[in-house]
Amino acid sequence: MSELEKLPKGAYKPNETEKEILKYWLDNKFYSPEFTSEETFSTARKGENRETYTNILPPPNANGNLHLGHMSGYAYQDLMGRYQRMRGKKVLLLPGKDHAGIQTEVVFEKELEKQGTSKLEIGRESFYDKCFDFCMENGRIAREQEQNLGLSADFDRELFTLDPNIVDEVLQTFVDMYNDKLIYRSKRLINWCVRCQSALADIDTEYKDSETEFFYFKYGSTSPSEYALHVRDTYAGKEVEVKIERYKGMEYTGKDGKTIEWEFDYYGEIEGDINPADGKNLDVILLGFEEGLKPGTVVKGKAVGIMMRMDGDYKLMVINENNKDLKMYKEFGWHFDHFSKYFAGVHIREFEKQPEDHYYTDGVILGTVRPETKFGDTAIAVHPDDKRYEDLVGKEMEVATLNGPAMIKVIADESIDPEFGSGAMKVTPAHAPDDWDIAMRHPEVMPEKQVINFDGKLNHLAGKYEGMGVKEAREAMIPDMEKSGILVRLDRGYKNRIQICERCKHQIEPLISYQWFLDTAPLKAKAKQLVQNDVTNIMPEGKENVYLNWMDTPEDWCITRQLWWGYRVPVWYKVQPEEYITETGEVKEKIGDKIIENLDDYSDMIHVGQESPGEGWVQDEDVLDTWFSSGQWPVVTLAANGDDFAEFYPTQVMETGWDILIFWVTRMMLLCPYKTSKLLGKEFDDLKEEDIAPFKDVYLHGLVLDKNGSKMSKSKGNGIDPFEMMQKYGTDALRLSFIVGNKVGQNYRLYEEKIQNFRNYCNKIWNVSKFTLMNLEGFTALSIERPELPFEKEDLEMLEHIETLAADSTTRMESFNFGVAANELYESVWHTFADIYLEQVKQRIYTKDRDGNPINTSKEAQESRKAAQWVLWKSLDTYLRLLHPFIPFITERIWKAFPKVEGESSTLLYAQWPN
RNA sequence: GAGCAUGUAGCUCAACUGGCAGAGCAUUCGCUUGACGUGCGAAAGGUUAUAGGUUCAAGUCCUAUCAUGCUCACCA
Repeated sequence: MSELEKLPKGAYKPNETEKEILKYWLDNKFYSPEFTSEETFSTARKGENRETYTNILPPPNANGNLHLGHMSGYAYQDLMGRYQRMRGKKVLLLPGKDHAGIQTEVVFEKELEKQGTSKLEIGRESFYDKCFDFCMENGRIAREQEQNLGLSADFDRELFTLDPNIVDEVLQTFVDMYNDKLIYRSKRLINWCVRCQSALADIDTEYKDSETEFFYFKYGSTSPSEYALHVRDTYAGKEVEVKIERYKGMEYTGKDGKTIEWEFDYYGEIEGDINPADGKNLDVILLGFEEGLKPGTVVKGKAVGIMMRMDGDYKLMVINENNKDLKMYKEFGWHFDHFSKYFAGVHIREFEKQPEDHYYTDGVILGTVRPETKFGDTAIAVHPDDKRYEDLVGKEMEVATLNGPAMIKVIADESIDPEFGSGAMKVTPAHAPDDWDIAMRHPEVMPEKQVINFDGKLNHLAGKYEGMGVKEAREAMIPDMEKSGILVRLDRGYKNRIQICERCKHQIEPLISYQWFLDTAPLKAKAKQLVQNDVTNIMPEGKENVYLNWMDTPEDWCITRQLWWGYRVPVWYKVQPEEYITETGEVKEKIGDKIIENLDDYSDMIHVGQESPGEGWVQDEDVLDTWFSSGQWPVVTLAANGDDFAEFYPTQVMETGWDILIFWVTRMMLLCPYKTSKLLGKEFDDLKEEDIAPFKDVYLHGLVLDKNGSKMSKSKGNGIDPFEMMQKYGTDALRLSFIVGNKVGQNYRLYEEKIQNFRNYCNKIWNVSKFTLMNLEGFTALSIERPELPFEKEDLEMLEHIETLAADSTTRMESFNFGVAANELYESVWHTFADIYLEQVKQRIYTKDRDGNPINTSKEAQESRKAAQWVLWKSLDTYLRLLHPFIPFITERIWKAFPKVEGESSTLLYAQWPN
């Protein structure tokens, strides 16, 4: 009799037990799907054909320690795996580690800094090697921690994303996609992180609320316009138009004695109002304004006011009903900014309702938060239906800039919101995503003018601001613009959001650059379909919309990064391409002497393939986006290992945190079907959806929060160290604390008291088991079927309870209701079995009284005792099986000591799940 | 702007397809009963966010509102 066959006295001691049990599992290679047993009741019986169950585990980043989040994921993945093993499946939980491109590069750069060196100092090759070693060491520690958690993954199969086999597969995908014209090199607006010195995909950036200045510029026309003033708007449901011709008609003598002629050309219609000029129903109320009234008061039909610009200043002109003449009412010598708040533009407006300022002059006023990009403006865009600017569309106007006059085109585009600001927007294709999109629709506004360099500083196009950083330049420009009159207004405290680098939190600079892109449209269509057709099922259901929504967002995925850590792009050039900015601000690429004008220009200059085409060719300097490889992880891990792909793909479950649904799950759904079709050598569309979907179910667990519901983080210091908890309360207790009462996709709070409570629970199981085993003395009637014995009412109730419990548990497990399953087990063991049934049978099961005298000696009593014993045995047997996926260590330990029927699996891993 | 989730005892959370609102922690009282004080027994604690509706029956389904959190898009 080995030591393990007895349960030692005293409280449950997890640390020693876990060590023994872990060794037992690892030594016997139970985690391998290839494990088989001779035992009759083992679910891995030799020779039996078993269905596979595969879960490719999300590989943690190999640049740091595992945290609570990883551990909770493992708890779920492992419980599913253990459950499926007990259901008779051939289970593969495949572990891995991720090189985590940019993140690791940032982390390791800091590491080098600590060592007093830098990546530039040690060079690319050495950086790569050292970073590789760094990841290997982290990976080793992580593996140990995973094993200590009881994760029953096949560690012999563990892979790292930069393992040669994996690299081959991933790069081959790049090559295939290039040949299929899904991947292409192109010049586009990209997110540029000035600190990381790399392009980033949209998803690698996030937004931060910010307060900034909002600048209004006057793009006044210097070319003669037909009208001095031209206004359109609606008033009282009617369209109103006023044009005032320049230098014609009426006369006005200004203070300075100068005489200017003016004439009303036309002034609209408002029903019910009389035109004072001719008494007809034709009039316009421009401004309710009358001598003696406060500015801003609307007096309909009584007075007409027009604000106009004369002699470079703004004047208000008024008609009143008694005076048919237009006369100068008042001169406004002060700043536009000041009086515009009273008049809100020149046309009719209900001031209380719409206090927004609108400016109409013979030019255009527009707003921006980034005046420093003004040097890169190539157009002004307005909405096509916006009558205010109708006459300007298609024309080119001369505008004043800080670097002197410049010509600028006016275009009409549907994307412009006429309600926002003045309804006119400056178009800067090189420095704003929307502007780039507009430029793509209006080739006439190209080429771009890129005024910011990759180092984040303004270039030669910025004139005297050249060499300044973005912020610095903005500060410097404000007084200059004010002085020149270009800046007509400046609002502070404007709220917007700035785009920042997800990793280093530096502000993103949208720039134009030549990069490699992946056309996601066809892949997204497929990925969307797979979920819509329920081939892949996302849990919780609510997240399905998030997924579908994302699949509807068009994207040219920039997959190249200007980093050293990762997969080097499998592209070779005759000469390394060189990107530069021309005199006029155009971004161009040169390969040798050849300037790239369009995609075809590349054809004889580059070679796409894993191997160099020969002497003199140089490899692309860039590396691939880490999500490009992670997105293929479920396929390439299996493909990299012999027949695994054929046997274990597609997989059953993807278990991960909901926070990386968009980052990772979506990418896998994009890339895996494509890669699968390549591996099977068939066309994408010729394959059944079931065969290309990388997994059937996506289970997204919630995030672990602290006691107050906030995210755990190193900086807040509110994190719980999972390894300390395992040490203190046992691994099983920690695992339960991730599961019990938690729902899919729901964040949950974790704190020490909770874990402590589950430690208590494990101890309860321990004691219940000790009690049961010590009272099974002389018990030999081992049979799985209920024997003929004089069962009492309490026995039958217990048996019925345990049967219902088992059936319920199965339902819960099948429907991914792990939290409920664990909770019911908790209740049942503690309150039904321990508190009620055990107390009920005590008097029947004891063989001695308190004084040590024999009791229950009659034949009848003995039979009753046997009945109770069988129920105890059966109950504990069932509990151990049902509990095993949740708390593997303690259950396996008790199972060792538990009397089993002939041919029973000696390890609980392969014991049959009660049905 | 679009979408999702959540709101239940003092706190943290359960309640599968509608079917007697439950646990843990905390509180109060009582127990060294031969597995267990990391325990046992008992008590107290609720108009299930609000207002309507459907139903024999609503925490659960429908409508509206409020509050909190999140995601996506836009923000010139």
